[in-house]
Amino acid sequence: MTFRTRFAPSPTGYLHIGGARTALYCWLEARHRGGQFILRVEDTDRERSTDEAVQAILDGMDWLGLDPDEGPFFQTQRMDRYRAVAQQLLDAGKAYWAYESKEELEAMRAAAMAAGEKPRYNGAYRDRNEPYREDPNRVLRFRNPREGSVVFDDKVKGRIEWDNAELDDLVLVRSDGFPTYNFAVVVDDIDMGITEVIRGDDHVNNTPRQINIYHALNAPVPSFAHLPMILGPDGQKLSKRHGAVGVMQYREDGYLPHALLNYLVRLGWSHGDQEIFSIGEMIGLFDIADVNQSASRFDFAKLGWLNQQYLKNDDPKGLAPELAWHLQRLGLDPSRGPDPAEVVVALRDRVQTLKEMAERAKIWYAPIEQWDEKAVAKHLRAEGAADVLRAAHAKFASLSDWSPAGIHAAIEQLSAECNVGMGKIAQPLRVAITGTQVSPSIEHTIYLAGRDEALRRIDYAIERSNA
RNA sequence: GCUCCCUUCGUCUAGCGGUCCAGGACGUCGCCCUCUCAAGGCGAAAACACGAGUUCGAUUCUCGUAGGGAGCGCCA
Repeated sequence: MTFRTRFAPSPTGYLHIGGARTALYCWLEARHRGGQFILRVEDTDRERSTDEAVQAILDGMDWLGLDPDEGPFFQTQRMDRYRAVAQQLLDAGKAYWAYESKEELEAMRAAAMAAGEKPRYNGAYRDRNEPYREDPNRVLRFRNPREGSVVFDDKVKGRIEWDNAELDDLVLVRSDGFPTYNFAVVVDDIDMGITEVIRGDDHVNNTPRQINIYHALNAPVPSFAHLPMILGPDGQKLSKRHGAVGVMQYREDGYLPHALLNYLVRLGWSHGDQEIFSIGEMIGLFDIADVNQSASRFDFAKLGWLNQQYLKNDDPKGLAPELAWHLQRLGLDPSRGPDPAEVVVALRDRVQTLKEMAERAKIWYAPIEQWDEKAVAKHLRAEGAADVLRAAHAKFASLSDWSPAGIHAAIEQLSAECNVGMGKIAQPLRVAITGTQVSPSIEHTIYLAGRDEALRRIDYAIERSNA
C-alpha cells in the first residue's frame, strides 16, 4: 500500500495559521515518502459551512503551493456511502438506535458531573433491542466496547493508552441523517486509503473512539500523528487579533509564501541549527517523527526576519510582480516610476515585508505627500545647503552616466570640490528628493527618482531653502 | 469534576546517560562600519519548572508535585 496523507479542513472559516501548518506537514510527509496528499473538505456541518470558506481554503493552499494529488473531495457528496456503512454497522450489531431528546441528554450529563464523573451517554438503549421507529430524536449510536483498552503509537506523542470504560457510545448518524465527524472521517479515511492521519492534537481524544470504529468495520487502522497547537504571542489560544487571520491576509501584509512556510516548518520541527530551508530541503529532511510534542507560540519578529531573508536573497525580478501588486494596492501605478525590480534592490535591506517596501517606494511613484518640517529646517535651511544643492543640480543635469554608480561618483566629486563631508551633501539631497531624512543610499534614492524628477525636486528644495 | 497531553534562555529550538559550568536562531543590549535608515561584522546578558528515585553519573530514564493545554456535543 502506498503512503497517503490527507488534510481535512472544515469550511467554517478561512485557512488559518494552525491549519496551514497541519497542511504543510501532511504535504511534506507525503512528498518526503513519495506518497500522495489528499484534500478533503469536511462539510457535514450544514449550519456553519460556506462556499466562501471552501474557496478561501483552496486559495490559501494554492498561494502556499500545497498542491493536493487528489481532491478536493466533499463529504456532502458521499452521503450514500455513509448511509451504507451505517447500515452495515447496524446489521452487524455494532450500532443501535437511541431516542433520547437533547434535554434528556443534558440532564444525563449534568447528573454525571454532579456525581464526579465524565458527562457521558449512559447507554440506555444499548441493550433494549427495541424495534426501529421513526422519531425526531432518533440517532444511530456506536456500540463501543466496554472492556479492555485502546492503544496506539502516536508518531509524535508516543504510546497512548485509553480505557474503553472511559468512552461512551457516540452518535454515528444524527437525527437529520447526516453523519457525525467521528463517523465520517473513519469512513472517508478507509475509502481513501489513508495510511497516516496527521492532524491537530485537539483530536487525540477522538482517536480511541475512531480506532474502535475501524475495528468494528474490520478495516486496517492507519498510523496517527497529532501535532501540538500553535499559540498566540501571549501564549493564549490564537485569536483574530494575532495570528488567526486567514493565510491570504499574510499575503496582503507583505509576506512571501515561502517565508511563511519556512517559519511554519520550524515551529515544532527542526533540523540541527538550520533556519533557512528551501522547499526541496524541507521535503528531503522532514520527518513527522521528529516533530516536537509541545505547543509553540507564534512570533512575528522571527517571521519578519525570515521574510526579509527571502526578500534579500530571492531574484529581484521574481519579486517585482508581487511588489507591483502591493504598489497598486496603495493606489500607485507601477508603470509611472522605476522598475519594481530595482526598487526591490534598493529597499530589501531596509524592510521586512513587501507591504512596507511599497509604502517606502511611494516617493518614486508619486509626488512628495508630506514634508518632514524638522528635516527641512535641519538640512535644507542649513548653512550652505542651497549652494550644495545648486552645485548638485548642475552636476546631475550634465551627468552622462545616470546610474547609481555614476551618481555616487558625481557626489564624491562634489564633496571634494565643495570641500564638505558626505553628510552635508547627502542629507540635503535626501530631504530634497524624499521630503524626509530617511531613505536608501542617496545614489539609489536619486537614481530611482529619474533625472527629470530629481532635478525638479532639487529646484523646489532650493526655493524652500531660501524661504 | 473526569480522562488525555505538554514543560531547556523572553520566543523558536539543539540535546536522544558522561562530549553541557547546556549549542544555534529571533528578539534585547553594547561596539564596529556608515550619507540617513537599514543590512552586515564582532561581542554580551539570558534557560534544563520543582521534588524524589534509578545510576558511578542525570537536561537526558521512572514516579510524584506544580503550572499550562485539549477533550468530555446530534461541532469539526
